[in-house]
Amino acid sequence: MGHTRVRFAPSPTGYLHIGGARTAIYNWLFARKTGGVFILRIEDTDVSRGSPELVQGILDGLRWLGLDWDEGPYFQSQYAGEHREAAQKLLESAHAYRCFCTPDELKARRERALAEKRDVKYDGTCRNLSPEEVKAKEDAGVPFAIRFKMPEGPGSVAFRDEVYGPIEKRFADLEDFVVVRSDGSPLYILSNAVDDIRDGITHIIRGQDGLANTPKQILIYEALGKEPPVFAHMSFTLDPKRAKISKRRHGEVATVEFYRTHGFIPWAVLNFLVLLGWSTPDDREFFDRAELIRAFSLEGVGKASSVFNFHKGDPKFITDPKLMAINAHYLRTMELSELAPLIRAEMEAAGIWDDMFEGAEREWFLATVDLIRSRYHLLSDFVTEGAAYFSDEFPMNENALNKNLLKSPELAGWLPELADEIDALEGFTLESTEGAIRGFADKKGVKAGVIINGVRAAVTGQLKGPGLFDVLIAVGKDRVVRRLREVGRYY
RNA sequence: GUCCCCAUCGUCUAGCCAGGUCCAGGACACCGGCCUUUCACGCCGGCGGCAGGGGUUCAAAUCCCCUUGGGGACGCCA
Repeated sequence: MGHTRVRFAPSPTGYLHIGGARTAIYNWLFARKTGGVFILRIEDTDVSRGSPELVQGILDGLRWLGLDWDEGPYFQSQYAGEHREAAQKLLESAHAYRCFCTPDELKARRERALAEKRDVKYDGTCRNLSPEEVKAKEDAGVPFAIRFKMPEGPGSVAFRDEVYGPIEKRFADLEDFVVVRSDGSPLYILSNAVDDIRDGITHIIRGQDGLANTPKQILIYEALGKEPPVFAHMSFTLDPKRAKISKRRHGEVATVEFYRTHGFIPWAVLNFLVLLGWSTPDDREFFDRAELIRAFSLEGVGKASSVFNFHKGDPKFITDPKLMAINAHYLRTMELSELAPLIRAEMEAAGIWDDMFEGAEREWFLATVDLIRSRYHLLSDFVTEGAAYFSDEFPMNENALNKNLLKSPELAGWLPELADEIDALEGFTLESTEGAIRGFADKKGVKAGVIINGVRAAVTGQLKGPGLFDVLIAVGKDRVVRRLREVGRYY
C-alpha cells in the first residue's frame, strides 16, 4: 500500500471524548497495520484558538490509551495563510466567486425558506454578478465572503467510501458553500482539505458526519488540482436512547479521563472501543497489541451505529457492562508484571503503597494480587475491597460486620482466644491454620463456618474473598493475630 | 423543505457482498446448576433476535421494492 498517512484531527475541547478516541484508535490501527504514519492535528480555528490547556486533555487521553503519533501535533490555526491562498487560487480559476450577501440577509432568507418549507440552499444571488458589478462593490468596500462555485448541469460527484461503498451526490443537491468568511478567515471545509493536502493524507478515517461533506471536499481537491484521498467513514456511537453521546448530556463517562481515574486498564478501554463498530469474521474479542494490529481492517468496520450501553445511576455498572467485563477479564488474565504498575498507581494515590512491594516483598505482592484479582473488576478494587491485604488501614464492610461478627457476640471473646492459639502455632501454613480453626470450632461446639466467617471479617473487613486459609497466609501471621486480638473494637 | 445513510437476541456482534451447510452462532447482561466455609473465577444449561409487508427463486437473515423506525447533512460552527 505504499506509505499511508492518516490523521486524527480533533478540535481542542479540553478532553478526549470516547467517540473521538474511537476515531483516533481506528486511524492509529490503520497506520500501524499499513506501516504508515499517524498524524495528530488540532483543528483550533474559530473560538478555541490559542488555548494550550484545552489541547492537553486530548494529548493526555491519547497517551493514556497508548496511541502514539508520528507527527504533530500540528495546529490548524497556523496555516490560515495557506488556506487563504488556496481560496485565492479557487477565485482565480473561477472555481469560486465573491459573495456580497450579508450574513443577516442570508439568515433571513434561510429562515423564510424553512418557514415556507422550501429548500434552504443558497439561492445564488451573487453567483452571476457581472465583472463590473463585482468591481463596483469591491471598490465601494462592500465586504465579501468567498463561495465555492458548484458545477452546473446534471453531473455528480462519485466516490467509493471504504465502509459505506459507492456514494454519489448530484451537483444539483449541493450548494455554493462559503469557503472564506467576509473577515477573511477560512472555514473548516476548506482548511481541512488544504491541511490534508499539505500533510499528504492518503486515507481519511473519520466520523460519519463527514460523509455529507465529502463530495464538497472532493470538489475542492479537484478544483485545486489534487487527487482526493481514500475516505472511510465510521458510524456513530449513540446512547441507549439513540442520541449522540456528549459530555454535556452524559457527563464524565463520555470522556477517556473518566476511565483513567476510575480504575480501568487502558488496553481494556481500547479493546472495548475498537469493538464498538468493528469486528473480525471469527468474532474474536480479546487481542494483544500485535494481534489487534494484525487483525484490524477497514473491511470489518460496520455501517450501523452502535449503542454505548450506559445507564446513569446504575449501582452495579458505572459504565457499559461489556466494558467492565473486558476490564475484569484483563485484570484477572494479564501478566502480573504488567498489572503490578497499574495497581501501584492506585495504591500510591490511596497512600498505601510501600516500596517493599517492589523490593523484598515483590513475590508476596504479586502472589497476593493474583490471589484476589479474580473477583475484582476495577484497579481501584485493590485499594478498597483489597486494602486489608496491603495495609493495616482498611474499611470494615457493614454487612460483614453485622452478619459475621455482631450476630455472634461470643466471637468478641473467642477470636482473641483463637489469636493466642494461632500465635502459638509451630508453623503458619494452610494446614496448620485450618487445623487450628476447625479444632477451635469443635471445641466451642459451633460450625466451622461461624469461626471462618468471623475471622474473615475481622482480618479483611470483607464478607467474601478467597479461601480463608489462603487469605491468612497472604495477610501474614502477625497481622492476623493482631487483628483477631483487636476484634473487640467492633463490638 | 431537500439530500444522504443505516436496520440480526436488552447491548456488542458473526452470517449478508459470491442465496441452501442458519428452525441464525458467539460475547456481555440476566436466570438456573456444578464447584465451595463465603464471594468470584471456571464449567454446564436456560432466556432472548433476522423491524413489518410485498416480490424474485426449487430455496432468502442473505437479492429487489415499499413501509416503518433510527441517524446524519443542508451555518460567514469544527
